[in-house]
Amino acid sequence: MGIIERKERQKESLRQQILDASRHILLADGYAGLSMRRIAERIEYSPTTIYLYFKNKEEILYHLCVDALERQLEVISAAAGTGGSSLQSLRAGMRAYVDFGLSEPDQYRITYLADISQYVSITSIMEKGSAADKLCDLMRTLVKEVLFELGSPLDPETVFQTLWAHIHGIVALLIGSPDFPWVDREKLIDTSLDISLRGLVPLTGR
Amino acid sequence: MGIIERKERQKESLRQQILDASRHILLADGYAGLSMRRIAERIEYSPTTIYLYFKNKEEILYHLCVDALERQLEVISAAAGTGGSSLQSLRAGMRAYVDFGLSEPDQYRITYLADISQYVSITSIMEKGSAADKLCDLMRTLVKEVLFELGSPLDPETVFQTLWAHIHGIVALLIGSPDFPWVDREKLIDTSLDISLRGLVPLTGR
DNA sequence: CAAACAACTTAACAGTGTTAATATTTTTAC
DNA sequence: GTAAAAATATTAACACTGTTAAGTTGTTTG
Repeated sequence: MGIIERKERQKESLRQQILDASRHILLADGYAGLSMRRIAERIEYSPTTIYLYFKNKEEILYHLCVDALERQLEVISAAAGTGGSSLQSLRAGMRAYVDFGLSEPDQYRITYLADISQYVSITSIMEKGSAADKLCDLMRTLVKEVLFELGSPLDPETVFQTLWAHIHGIVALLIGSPDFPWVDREKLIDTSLDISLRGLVPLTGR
Repeated sequence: MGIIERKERQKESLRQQILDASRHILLADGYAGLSMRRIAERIEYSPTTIYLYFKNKEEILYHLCVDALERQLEVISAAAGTGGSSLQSLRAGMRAYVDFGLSEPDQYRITYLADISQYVSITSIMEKGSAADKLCDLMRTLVKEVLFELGSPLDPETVFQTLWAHIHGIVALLIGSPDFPWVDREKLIDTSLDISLRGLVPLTGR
């Protein structure tokens, strides 16, 4: 029965084409330029055809997010795994997070900033075994190791969420207000990581 | 010539009504519910009348931002001015920033997160003497004092922007992903401020 | 009193996401 | 092989969106 498999492949192919077209438009014209009709135009199908492959626009955005999170997981775990102390690993991971966000601002927008999170439940993005879940676990592990080595009494989960918020803040602010008179970007990111990580060292300890 | 003054007042009044209606809709139905037609409906005028008072929707959003920034400046400077050390003042100010953002999430969205910043130039919001400008200066001053007392060699502007990013990150993340399994909100905010501010203390110093 | 001006509305344009109904093609069953 | 069934794709339409052009009032001015 190779025929129905070919059909399956063709169906999957068009599905993939839709996602590719969406990604392309997002990259080329930003989130504002991403409409169902423009996607349809690009894949050379009628707009309503898309609805045979995706429930609605949000489901497309959802898959773009999942896709981006998978790439982000790769980049970050690669960065965190380049030897060195656990603190160096954590720092490298955080740095990779920021770089990834700044390299694809519109993608970062729909993943972490857009209203989508109000419709597409975050629980489906965060489901066990997903890239997002693994990403959180990776960060949690790194944080746990660092806190252990420092002999810190801080709660790892709280620290993880705090550090996440801090690097998210850097990305979100730089993306959201590109015209603000920021200090040198490199210096800002470095200082932010310095402060966040130095803040983990207990005052009594040193 | 009291007549033309009355006219002037009436015109200004309708202008204010439009802003009030917008603010009300924003608070009641969120950013997604804020449309020109809904504003018009609320003030009981035709939608196009609004364009006689504001250039476009973005100009309305701009004024909402300015308005919010003025309130934010008040709240934060009040919090920062409640005695104590400069570090306590800075912390109180940062805490007030977070609380303000969380208390009006949709307002915070359009001020710091929405795409508006791409159309309404940030330079007009940040112009000399504006609330936003004063807000930055207030934070800068607080940071400068703290760094001086700590004998820190860090650049005040860089530290200011870093701390801003950190508290922005907390607000943006909590607002953007309310369904994420956050630790206790109070604990998260406290820990974040702890880490950010502790990170200012030079390692050699203590 | 006529002309100018101001305030406001109706109608329309070009978009948006989405649904219902319809057409076309392909697969299945007799 | 042909008829019914199913899958695939399209056209037309709905209810929105921000915004503009044209037209309608009412008021002020020369």
